[in-house]
Formats: sequence, structure tokens, C-alpha cells
Amino acid sequence: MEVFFQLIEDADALKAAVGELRRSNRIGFDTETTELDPHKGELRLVQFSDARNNYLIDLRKFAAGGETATAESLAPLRELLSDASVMKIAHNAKFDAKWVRHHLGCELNGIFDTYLASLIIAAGDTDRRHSLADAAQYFCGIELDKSMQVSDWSAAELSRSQLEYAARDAAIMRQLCEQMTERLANDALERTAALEFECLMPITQMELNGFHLDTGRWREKLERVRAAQEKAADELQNMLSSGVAQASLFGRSEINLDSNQQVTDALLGLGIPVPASMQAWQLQPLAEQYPVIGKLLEYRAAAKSMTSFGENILEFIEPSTGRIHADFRQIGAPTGRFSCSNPNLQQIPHERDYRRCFTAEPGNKLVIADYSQIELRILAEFSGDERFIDAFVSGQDFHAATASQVFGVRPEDVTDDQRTFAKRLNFGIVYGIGASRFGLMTGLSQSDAENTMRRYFGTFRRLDEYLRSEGKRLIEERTARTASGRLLRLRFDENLREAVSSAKRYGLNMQIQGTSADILKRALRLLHDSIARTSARLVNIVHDEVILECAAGDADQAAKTLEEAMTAAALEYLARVPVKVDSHIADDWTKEPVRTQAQSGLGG
DNA sequence: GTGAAGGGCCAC
DNA sequence: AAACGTGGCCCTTCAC
Repeated sequence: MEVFFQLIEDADALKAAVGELRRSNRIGFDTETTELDPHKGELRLVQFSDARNNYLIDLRKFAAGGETATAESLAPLRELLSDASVMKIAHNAKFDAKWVRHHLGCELNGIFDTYLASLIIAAGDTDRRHSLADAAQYFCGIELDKSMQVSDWSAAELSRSQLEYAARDAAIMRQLCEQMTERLANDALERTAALEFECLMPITQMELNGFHLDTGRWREKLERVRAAQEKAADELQNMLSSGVAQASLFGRSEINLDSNQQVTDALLGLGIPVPASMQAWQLQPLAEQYPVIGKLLEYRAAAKSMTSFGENILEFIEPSTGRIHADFRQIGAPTGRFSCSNPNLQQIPHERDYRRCFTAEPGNKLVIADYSQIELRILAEFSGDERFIDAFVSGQDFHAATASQVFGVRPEDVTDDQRTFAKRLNFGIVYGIGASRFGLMTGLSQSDAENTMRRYFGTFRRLDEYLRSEGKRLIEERTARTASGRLLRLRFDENLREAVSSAKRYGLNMQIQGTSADILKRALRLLHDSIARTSARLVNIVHDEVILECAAGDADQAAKTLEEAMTAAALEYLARVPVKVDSHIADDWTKEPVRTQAQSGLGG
């Protein structure tokens, strides 16, 4: 296939091309780079495509004229990229937006992302793939050859086939967008798509901002854990081998403590009744009777810390910024939740010793805000249950308020046990908890657990009714939707009872969890706009929590701005239930300032 | 040697 | 009557 293109290598040609492109309301957009990380490589090519032509801008040709001249000659390009009224269609636009922001110094606005659109349209179908080649095949029936993607984009002169490849990728975008727009409309997914597209630049900026890690503090903690792990490992080896002393005449027998198979054999040798599952919550009850079980749990905790939250995290620090730039997947789960990796900043242990390592740089502060009980508020809104809503409207401790209603006592007379039962149920309801699981976590017998749940649903009648009727609808229609309209198609075998109830739990939870994600994404857009000309920078998000870093003097204002954005976003989706956002200003990612350095080890 | 699957555990 | 949802990362085990 012959692909036409125009190579742009000087300021006049660029100006003319941009003038042409501006006559289109939708243009295909792509970039080619010499590396995957914008901190490391060069932005080599920028490609645009309209109905008539494909333009390839070789940025290396613009770099020759000195910085001021380069900036001036590239001005039309920057204006085009940041102009939200010109739609730029790109696949995984976050990638291109990062390079544009970092190397050209402007935002990418007016995005239609065919990668995100593909995910939104797939509606949770995990069989579908979402690369550009997959999308081109699925939506347009076109076979794309991606072999040039990994070619040498740093070559002095790009080859004909490289240029044709680059032009073709941009050219296909408009076609793809047309097909996807129709599909989005057919499934009423336009609002979700707009929400995702508008969230792209905030996430791009957050990845570029990075989160600062105090390596000194991290290493100190690491050494304490290392010592604890070595001690626990040594003691555990001794305890396990004592039961099988005859196995080795030359000291104790070494077993792999990370192998559950070997550990189980050793425990059985000691005459310990080992549960089928070796999970901590199963082993915990045995720890009192068998010290070796307690030691195993101690070892496991230290080993987990060492491997998941040890030296490896330090390797993610980008030398040029001294910060961690994790990867955030905007649609990380079919619910619409984010996922995060390399490293996962959403699973840093809550323990103070870890969180205090994530800091504001000198002269800065962190502003930390989170939604209070956002998922339960969403459930209250969906169900329309007056008493459930009242527990939020009253503004008092939600779990105590629900306990008061469930157990029919005055709020001040709620016992700790009653509050704990209510709290566990409140959280469990969102996941579709059953009586047996509730009993296991509270220590209630099966029948007591059932009675307590009956009491709970007897109190919140509309909530019960909502969960039943909505569950029924989910199974009949096989679709779940969040407040923004995000869609999940449920696939299950209606002949299998467990498959049906599992689909019910999945769908009900998706609507709540996904609406929470909708709200966060909307908040990030509002925030992005309102902090644009301030010192505040987005540095991390954890599902219902947002963390900014800003100049110390701006912290009060940033906290106010952040609270306003988060509140306004939630109010776009919640009509009856009040929203609560808690925020505070700190030097690190902890609630209160650290007074003295903790000297104790792991404890125990 | 490499990769998938499964167990376990961190977060919300 | 009802066996709690979403991720990522590390390790071992096992098949190729």
C-alpha cells in the first residue's frame, strides 16, 4: 500500500501545514520516539493526518537553529496541540501527551483516545485486546503491520518504510474514531468517554510530576526489616528442624521458608494440624498454641516487606528528577478504577514507617485529601434508603449511627461490639458479604451472624429491596452501569447457582466501585484546571484519596482548591447524600507529624 | 531458561 | 439461603 505524506522540516512548512490541519475538526495524531521513557529519549517525529494529507514533522530538523529560534518555529505546533477545539485522535494518548508535555512544554488537549475508547466499548470483555493493531482489525477490518514500531527512530535520516509506517498510523486514526464514535453512541457511552478523555492530561501530568521518596528514611526502615527477617528466619529454621532432628546429623536441615509445601511438611512433622489454606488469617488462631506458627507469620510479614517494599522500590527513582514516576492505567479494572504499577503506589503499606518516606521536597508541603465513606454514600444514593441516608445527613459517626438504628439504642448507648458489627456489615455490604463470611470475621456463630444481618436489612428495608431488585435486574439484563454510564456486560452461566450469585455481587459492586472511580476522575479534571497556574502538582491518587505537592506558602489555598474540586465532582453524581472530604497538610504522607524516630524493630 | 498458574498479601 | 469486590507484586511450582 502506497502511503502519501509530506515531510515537514522547516518553520515555514510547519506553519503552512498547521494552517491546513486547522481546517479539519478531527485530526489523527501520533508520535515516534527514540525511547519509551520521556526522561530518557528524544521526541523524533510528530505526525498529523487530515482528510487530504499526512504530515510528518521531523523535530530533529528544528533543533538545529538554537533554543530561541526552535521555540519560535515550533509555536504553531504547540498551539495546535494545546487547542482543545481541534480534536486530536491518538492511540494511548497518555504516551504522546507525556512526550509533548516534557519536550515541547505544552499540554495535549482535545483528545480522543482510541485505546481508552476500545476499553470502554469492550465493557469488561477480557477476551478483547486493545493495541492499535487489534482495534484497527476489530473496528475497521484493517490488518496493521507494527514491525516498524521498534525500528531505530534515532537514525540521522529515517527510511522510506519508517516514514510510511508513521504516516499510516496517523492516517488510520480518523477512520477508527468514526467507527468508535458510532459504537459509543449506540451503547450510550459518550459521557464515560468524555470523562476519561478529560482525565487523561491530569494523569499524564501526575506521571511526569512523580512522587518524592526520602531514600534515607526508606533505607533505615529497610535495614530494620532486614534484621527482623534474618532473625525470624533463623529462629523459624531452628523451630521447624527440631521436629525432624534425625534428618541431619550435621546441624539443622535447611528448608525453603518461602515454600509453603516444605513448611507444611515440616509443621506436620511437628504434629501440628495445618489448615488446608496457609493464609495468615487461617494460621493466626493457631499461633497462641504453637509458637512456631507465630514465628512463621512474623517471618512472612518481614519477607513480604523485604521483597515487595524493599530495595526494588528505590530502583524506580528516576535519576534526572530524583522521584518515582509510576505507571497509572486509567481504566485499570473493568469497573473503571485506576491500577498502578512500576511501582504500585496504591499498595504502599499504611504503616507509618513506610508512608513517612514519601515526602514533600524542601520548601514544599503535601496536601492530602480523601473522600469519607464514598462507596457507602453512593450505595445510599442508589438505594434511596431514608434511614441509611439519614445516617450520613446527621453528620455523626456513620458506623455508630447505623449501629444505633440496627440495635435500636440511642447513639450514645451504642457498645463497641455493636459499632464493630455495624462497621463490618457496612463495609461488607458493598462487596455482597454473606452470613458465613460475616460470622468468620466477627467471631459470631452462623445463626448469630444470620440474625444480625437480618436485623440490619430489617432496619434498612429500602437498601435490602434495592440490592434484591437491582441484583435481579443485573441477572436478567446482564449489564451493570455506573453513574457516568460506564458499562459492564456480565457473562455467566445462568444454570450455575454460584455463577449467578457471583455475577450479582460483581455487578452490584461494579456500579458502586465504578461510580467512585467516575467521581475521582471528574475531580481530577476539575482540579487540573483550578491548579493550572499555581505551584500545586498532583503526585498520587489512591482510589478515594488525592495527594498534591505545593509550595509551603500555597498549601492552605491548595487544600481549599482540592476540597472544592473533590466535593463538586461528587455532587455531580450524588443528589441526596451529602459529601464529605477530609484534607490535611503535612510534610510527608502521614496523618500527623512524626515526633521522634521510631527505634523499635518490627516488634514481637 | 522462560512463562503461566497458583498461593499469598499489600492497598482501597 | 446466600463463601466479599477491584488491582499489582513476589514467590514457588510445573510445563514446555
